[in-house]
Amino acid sequence: MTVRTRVAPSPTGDPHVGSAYVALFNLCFARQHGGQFILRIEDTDAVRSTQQSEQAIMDSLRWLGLDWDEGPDKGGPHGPYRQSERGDIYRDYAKQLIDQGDAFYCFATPEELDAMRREQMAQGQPVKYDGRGLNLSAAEVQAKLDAGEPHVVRMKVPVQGTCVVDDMLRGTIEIDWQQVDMQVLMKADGLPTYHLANVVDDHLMEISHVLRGEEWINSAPKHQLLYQYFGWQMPQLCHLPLLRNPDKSKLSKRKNPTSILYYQKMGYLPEALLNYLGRMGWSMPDEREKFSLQEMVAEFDVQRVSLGGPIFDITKLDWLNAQWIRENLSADQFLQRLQVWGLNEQRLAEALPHVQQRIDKFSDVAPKIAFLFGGMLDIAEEDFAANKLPLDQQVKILQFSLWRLDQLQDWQRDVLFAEFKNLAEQMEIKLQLFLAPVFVAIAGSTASFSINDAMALLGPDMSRARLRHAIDTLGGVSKKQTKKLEKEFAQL
RNA sequence: GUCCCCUUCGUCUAGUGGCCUAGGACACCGCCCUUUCACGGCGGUAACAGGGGUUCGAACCCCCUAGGGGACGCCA
Repeated sequence: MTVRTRVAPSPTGDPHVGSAYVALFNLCFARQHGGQFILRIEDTDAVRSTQQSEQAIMDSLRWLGLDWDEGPDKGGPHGPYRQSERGDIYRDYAKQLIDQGDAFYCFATPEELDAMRREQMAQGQPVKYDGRGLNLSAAEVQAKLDAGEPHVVRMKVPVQGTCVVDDMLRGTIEIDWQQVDMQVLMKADGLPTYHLANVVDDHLMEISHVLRGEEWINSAPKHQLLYQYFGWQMPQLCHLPLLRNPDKSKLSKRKNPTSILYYQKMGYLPEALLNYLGRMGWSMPDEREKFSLQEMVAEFDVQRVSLGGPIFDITKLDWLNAQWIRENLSADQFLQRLQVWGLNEQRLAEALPHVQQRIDKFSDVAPKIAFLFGGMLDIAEEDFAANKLPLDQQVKILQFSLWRLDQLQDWQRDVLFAEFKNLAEQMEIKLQLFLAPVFVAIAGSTASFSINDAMALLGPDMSRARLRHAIDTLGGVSKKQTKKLEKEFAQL
């Protein structure tokens, strides 16, 4: 048995807890059956997949203790795709489908398709490609190809009937072929889409089981069809429930800290975080709450996965982490783990240059840099009230800053400064006034050293979490307000 | 809008037709321990979304409704 998990690095490089969640279940399932657990990192998208973002996700999984096996092709986390010339093998497989008559060239422009979808949506029709590319004669297609017109390759889909997909947990799922789109397999840039790469890789890597997020259910018919076209055996599928925000929507960075790095920085033990993830949608047969990865593997039974989407609510994580700290660490280990976490000379050395000019005596140091080692700050509305701008404007500043920073890929002191300066100018607020609420949010007070340095030291996840915490402290932003602010933000 | 998935305390869950006047854990509240705060111990509040069937019997099986979520990209 060979089980794989695919993880997509995020464009900002934050390794997502959802990836670890799925990886954990794949690993447990594979190990429980004495099989191999393969990690496959997505790399068909150059924006998402940089060397750093791939490294970040691998490091995070290793930190959690989720180790993977080399694939049958020794492809490691990248599989056949990375080994080939970029896209080469996929081009061949796509060509095979075209020759078989199971796929075709499509020359429609994105704008053209956009208009088509809008119309379908307006008419209450299923939104999907209407097959216009199939109307071209072989000669017309050849002429366009010869002329070098940009094109994609799409798979054909049965016009009628029902596709039946098997799911290890949900039994059979029926989806009308009418609902299934003629998915693009090869993009205009010559790279394969996830769907093609996914099927080809899994086949070449001899994958027998795939546990993935529920979000993929609707794509299963396409994948199954591709396996049929190729005449390959399809792996068993299992769709896991999605981790949720407290408002029940799919766990997202905008509403929650989702980066594993954040939980690391907050000072959770990897054992505890993994334990907590293992309690999401799953339970031990004896209902024990605290267990190690080994224990989970020993008792794992995929049938014990419950299908309701669990809310990622850290209150219980806090309790679990406390249990691990109290029960599993000796005094020595406690000290050692704390140093590894961040109470060490290196972190001190990073922080001290910023306070040396601002203190009178050594006893002033700890209070000045304490915020760099803390989690969520103990701030209240009064802390913002001292600033000159009205509170609603301060909330706006914080929200806009947060949105701006969400996009940021390069978390550097100077980049941060440039972003703030730019945003302040666009909002037509003097930088000093503009930064006041940010200071309170990040450092707990306006009396602190450079906010850009502080944020660089804290890192993106903690900084974002604190901005969000500050917004909540000021009463939060309602859905209505959010819409209004989003509009305003877009116009900047 | 179209389709798919899901629905047990506030949260994570046990439960696969009788063991369920629904069990555990977190959180919350109370009491005990204690020079304080924690820890720990004991106790309490709190849930089968609603309606129809099937059955001697339904949290569990079927249907409908409602609610939630997801998918509908030349993203993954």
